[in-house]
Amino acid sequence: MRDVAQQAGVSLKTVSRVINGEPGVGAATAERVTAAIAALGFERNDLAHTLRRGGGSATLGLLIEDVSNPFYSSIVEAVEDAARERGYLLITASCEENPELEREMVAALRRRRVDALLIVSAGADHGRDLRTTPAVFLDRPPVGVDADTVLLDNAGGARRAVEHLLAQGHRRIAFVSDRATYWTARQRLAGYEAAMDAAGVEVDPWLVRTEPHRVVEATEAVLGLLSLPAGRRPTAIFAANNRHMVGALRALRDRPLGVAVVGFDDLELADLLATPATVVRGDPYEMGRLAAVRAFARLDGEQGPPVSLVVPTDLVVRGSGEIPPAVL
Amino acid sequence: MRDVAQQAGVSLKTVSRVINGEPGVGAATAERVTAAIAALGFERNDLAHTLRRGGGSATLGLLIEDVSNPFYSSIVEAVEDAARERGYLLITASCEENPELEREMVAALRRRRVDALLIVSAGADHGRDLRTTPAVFLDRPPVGVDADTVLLDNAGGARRAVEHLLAQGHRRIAFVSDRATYWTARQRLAGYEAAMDAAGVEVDPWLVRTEPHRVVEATEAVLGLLSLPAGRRPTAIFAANNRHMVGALRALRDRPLGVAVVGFDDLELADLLATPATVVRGDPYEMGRLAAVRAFARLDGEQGPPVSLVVPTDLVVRGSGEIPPAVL
DNA sequence: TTGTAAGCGTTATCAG
DNA sequence: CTGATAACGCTTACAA
Repeated sequence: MRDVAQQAGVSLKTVSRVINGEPGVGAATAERVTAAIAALGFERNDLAHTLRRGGGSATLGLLIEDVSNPFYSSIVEAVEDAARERGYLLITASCEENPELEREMVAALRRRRVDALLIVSAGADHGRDLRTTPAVFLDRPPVGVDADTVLLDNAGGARRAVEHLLAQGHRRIAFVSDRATYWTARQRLAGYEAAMDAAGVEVDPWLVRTEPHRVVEATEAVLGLLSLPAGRRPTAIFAANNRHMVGALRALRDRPLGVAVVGFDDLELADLLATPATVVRGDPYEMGRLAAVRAFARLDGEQGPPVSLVVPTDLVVRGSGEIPPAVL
Repeated sequence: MRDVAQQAGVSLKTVSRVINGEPGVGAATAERVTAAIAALGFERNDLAHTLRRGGGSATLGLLIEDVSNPFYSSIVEAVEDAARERGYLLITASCEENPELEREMVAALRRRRVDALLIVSAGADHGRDLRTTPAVFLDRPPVGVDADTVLLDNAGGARRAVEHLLAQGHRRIAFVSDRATYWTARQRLAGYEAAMDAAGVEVDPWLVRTEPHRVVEATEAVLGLLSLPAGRRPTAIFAANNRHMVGALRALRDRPLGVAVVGFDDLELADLLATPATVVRGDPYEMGRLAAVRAFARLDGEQGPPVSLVVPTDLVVRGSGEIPPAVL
């Protein structure tokens, strides 16, 4: 910048004014400065800019579980779009359900003075972090603090899915999900239990599988369910997220027993599958969009108490969930 | 930091030393400083750190087409993993094949002084940018400059795919891809032509569809091909990327004429599809990994001439590409 | 309309 | 081992 000033024969401040489009610069002077900037290929150092100006670095921090999961990449897409619209950049980091990594990443983002954090939390406590940086929690509520939150209607969606299976006469309905340490898994289990309860169907604890996390583990769990003796075998399965649904579909492909499945979260090519997948789904793009809207509202100075938003889910009937109970 | 110094009764520089683990601080002093840092919840301002220290902000910039495309999200995942390993953060931006947006984003990243750029370029010229920031080009070569590059074996992969169809007796093989303004589309078309040529099969220009970009457009194009009169209709289709493959599969689902399809790029649930998808695929995670390795090599001071890496492709036979030509 | 001086939060230099 | 001082590249406040 000093070079530009010298080349244009003006002071630093004048260059600064031109760069930031501030008024009070003669047309001829501005011209000379612009020319010098172009000639020298000068680009303002945003780090210095932010440091001096205080406040915003025009950057958002987004913490998710895993970019390669379409559910999260849709969230990333939404936040990116919103950020671009406001001239913000986005730092994304995947924490793979590791609270310690999550804390480290939040620290790194805060040291870089991101303006706001959007967090799909693996459960780390961010109480102290939020005192200086506004944050919006996505998909799971924060622990230990109160903050803006955008969640799915997990229990409602799960209930809807199970009701759909019950309505077709299924009684032995299995539940396959992550460990109950996951908040969403707990919520969806609650929805499953509520639906079973309301229908007066007793839950067989053998049919509740809350261990698998990865796809292969889900496949194994479902294969286990399918090899139960006829009377104890489920006639339908509710897979509580996209990984478990994929796992279940793989198991059913290898052992086609005419078992119905409904998943939670949509699948990329659900309509092209051998048995098109019936799912209950929320809209992850919408979640990301709403979270960004919240973040910007806070950055624009909104002061009120934490806001909780719940994104609805809907049932998409495609075939896999409409298989009638087999006569055992 | 001043507060910390005061609270610990030392000078700024001593605090700085403790924070950065520099030697030359008495154990007792260090203890006091550490305590003060914890008590005040102090976090170093990395912006100021970078400004003063010069050089790295420990941040990488990654420009891709679209995060929600699994091909790109795998690249993001790989770069994220590599970045984390070195303590770097990653700013990702999707440019949707818009060269102007790409230029803007590069400028924004450079102003923030990212240490290196990884670019899936829509064709913008980055000649000037690269004079100060090392860059690695992914999936497509740079225009107007020479730089480190990680590409897929596009022509080879396409050729392999078409040879696979030819080997089964197909002669009327359609080619469906993006416009030829896309470098990858051109390369894959070249591979298609080479395979046809080598087999002595003349290419029917009616069967070469290089307009569709989005999935629906690909579906329409393929439906168009399928409604050609029997003698002119293709008996096989080569879909030159994942979007076109999905489009083709949708068209074939709606009009099941026993036409073979091979795609370029793998699909998420290829094995679970009604007709499991035969594809030629490169490994996008590996591409991202290699690009990150290149970037860090440059950051570590490697000086040599630009390096070009080519990631191989392999054919995955699953069913959709093994349908014999229908007797017309 | 333009310029000067001070300072954002940190680190490098060099003296104590 | 420790600290004063200048400087990183920029902007604000206040002159001129």
